[in-house]
Amino acid sequence: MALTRRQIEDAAMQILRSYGLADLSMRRLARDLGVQPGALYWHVKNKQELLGVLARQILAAVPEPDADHPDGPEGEVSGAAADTGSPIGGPEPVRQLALDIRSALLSVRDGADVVSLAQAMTSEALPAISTLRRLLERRGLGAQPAAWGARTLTHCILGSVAEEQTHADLAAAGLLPEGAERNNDDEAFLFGVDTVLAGLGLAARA
Amino acid sequence: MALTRRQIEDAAMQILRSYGLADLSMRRLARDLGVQPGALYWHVKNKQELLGVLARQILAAVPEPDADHPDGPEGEVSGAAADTGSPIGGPEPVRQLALDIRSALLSVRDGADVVSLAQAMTSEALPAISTLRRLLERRGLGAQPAAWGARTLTHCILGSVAEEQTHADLAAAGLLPEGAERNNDDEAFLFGVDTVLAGLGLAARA
DNA sequence: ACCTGAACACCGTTCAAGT
DNA sequence: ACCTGAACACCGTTCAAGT
Repeated sequence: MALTRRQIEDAAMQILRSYGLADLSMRRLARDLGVQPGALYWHVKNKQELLGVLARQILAAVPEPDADHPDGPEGEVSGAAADTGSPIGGPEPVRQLALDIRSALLSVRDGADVVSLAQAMTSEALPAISTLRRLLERRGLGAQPAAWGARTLTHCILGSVAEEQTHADLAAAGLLPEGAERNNDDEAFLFGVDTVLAGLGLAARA
Repeated sequence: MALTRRQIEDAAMQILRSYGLADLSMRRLARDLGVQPGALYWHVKNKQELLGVLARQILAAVPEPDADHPDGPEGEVSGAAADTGSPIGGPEPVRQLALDIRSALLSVRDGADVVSLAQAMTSEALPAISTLRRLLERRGLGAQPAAWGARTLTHCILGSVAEEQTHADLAAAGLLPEGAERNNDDEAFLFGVDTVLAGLGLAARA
């Protein structure tokens, strides 16, 4: 009943979720679909393209940020904002988006590595990344600082989550040198994001 | 005349420099050394360990920061520092270290990827990373902020350089969609580093 | 002690040939 | 149009057996 491109993508995502990136091979994928490896190449250009699609699907779970928000700070930042938000206008939307991207990445095994690989190979930014950039512009940054700021944030997010997930993989494989005290991943992530935001002038910390 | 561990490491580094990470396989390495693949495993535990050694060698080119430097800012930061340094005490040492790490990474093909891989697999920080942490502490940060700050900086550095080198690889392979305007990698890198430094309260930008 | 030979269990990709 | 069969050119790692 004819192999579908959709089936291939779904099976690939299934392998990723259940066994991780290391187990996602074209041959394994073909086996799971009950088909010869070569058959995949009628529906898909190559493995790289497939990984690109998976990366996009992972990030598709990121909600669009609320369109309406007060403009960025003019001249002076509005003082010391609390952990969750400033008194006026709700939580910093860039911070919220960063958290949403992290959640999306964490929801799939090795999600950060998949997105990193895909982003390295495509040269044009993934949707969620350009959303980050647009949001920074809307918060008052110029075109160049917004673009560079988005990339800096992306590096922090992907680096942080990749680290987190790799250690999770090692823990799952039973390879961890005793005291695996990794309870404060959330705080470490927020520290990084808030540091960059503060550096960009979008306070979240003084 | 007996294969040496040293010879293996040197040959591996040679392949890395000349052909990049994708061409660095145990079999290719054995072939270059005129030996059977299995022979390598008498001298080296596995490929992972070898990559760890290469990562350390790459970062060994990073100079130790000058030990003597005024303490971190107390209370208020010393105002808007220029591009290269503040009036008193020379350039920000953390910024200098970040630049030195970048140079070391750039001096070897796919250097950032090698270090990222090694760091992901070892769980204990590489020397240059803990230097970053110590330097942040000496500049007045507490233990936790220094540790998290070092990781944030590391993510930015590795992410930025990996991006840079990957695009260089693609350019070398002749796969680039026309307008390959990548002249401002230096500025983009400095923007990221300075943003994080500013966020940590070690101004380099207002 | 140090290495060969040979195997085990894999890869991604291509492509004539079949239906 | 869609897939099989079979190949090409690879991987990392292990291990008996040789010297």
